[in-house]
Amino acid sequence: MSVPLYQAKAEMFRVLGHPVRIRVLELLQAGPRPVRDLLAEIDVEPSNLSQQLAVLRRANVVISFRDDGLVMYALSTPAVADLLAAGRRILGEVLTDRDGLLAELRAHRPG
Amino acid sequence: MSVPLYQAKAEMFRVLGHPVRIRVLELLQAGPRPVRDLLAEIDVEPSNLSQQLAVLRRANVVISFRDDGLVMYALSTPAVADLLAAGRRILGEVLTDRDGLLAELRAHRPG
DNA sequence: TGCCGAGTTGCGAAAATCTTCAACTCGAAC
DNA sequence: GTTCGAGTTGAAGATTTTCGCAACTCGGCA
Repeated sequence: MSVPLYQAKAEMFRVLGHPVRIRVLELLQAGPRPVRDLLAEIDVEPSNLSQQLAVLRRANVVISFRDDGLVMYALSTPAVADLLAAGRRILGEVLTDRDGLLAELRAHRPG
Repeated sequence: MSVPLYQAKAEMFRVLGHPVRIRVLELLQAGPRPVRDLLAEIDVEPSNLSQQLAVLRRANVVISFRDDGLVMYALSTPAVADLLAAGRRILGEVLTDRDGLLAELRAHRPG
């Protein structure tokens, strides 16, 4: 691999780091959906949604195919849903803890 | 919450979307570390590292404290390690699959 | 062939992010 | 109090991302 692993990983996360892209992925967790549906639920201009979808496609996070005249999108792998779940969990912990960890860590030092 | 949930989630991922920040977090998975160590392993200027650490701090992804004259950093919660692990797994799947999913999805449609 | 709806792409301006340099703060030792 | 090492912060320039508009492509149908 010509790209360092940590850089590829950073890129993966960066791709998820956008509100519209997150919403798309969350909607796709329930299964494949046509662009039309995404557009109806996300409140963004068609061209903008298309650009965000392109970002997700280039990163191989989603795939697209045509079905019955509509362009459909789907998660490229269920692991994407796992990542979203992990993000959701962290968000919960991070928003509640905020302190108490610091004191605990201080206490643990071998001094 | 004044900030929509999907936006907070996007922000969480965006924070991880930087090579230096990813490397920091991976190093911190093994336990708290002084800035000095991070600096030795990451090949970035001190001020730059400090800025990236500040980003992680503001997002409550890491915490910092002083120990024996050195500033230490640590993951704010073990869940951060889970998120990194999920990212690692996706990266593997995404880099290998790339196709085969499309055909499968086509076959599943109810037509 | 020509048209229409569904999506996509190119482009330019605005906004956010990244990186470096210099200046600054803080704690420890003298 | 002064000095030194460790780390942080502020600011400016360069790079990247974002977003809306307009133009374009593609498939289906008259």
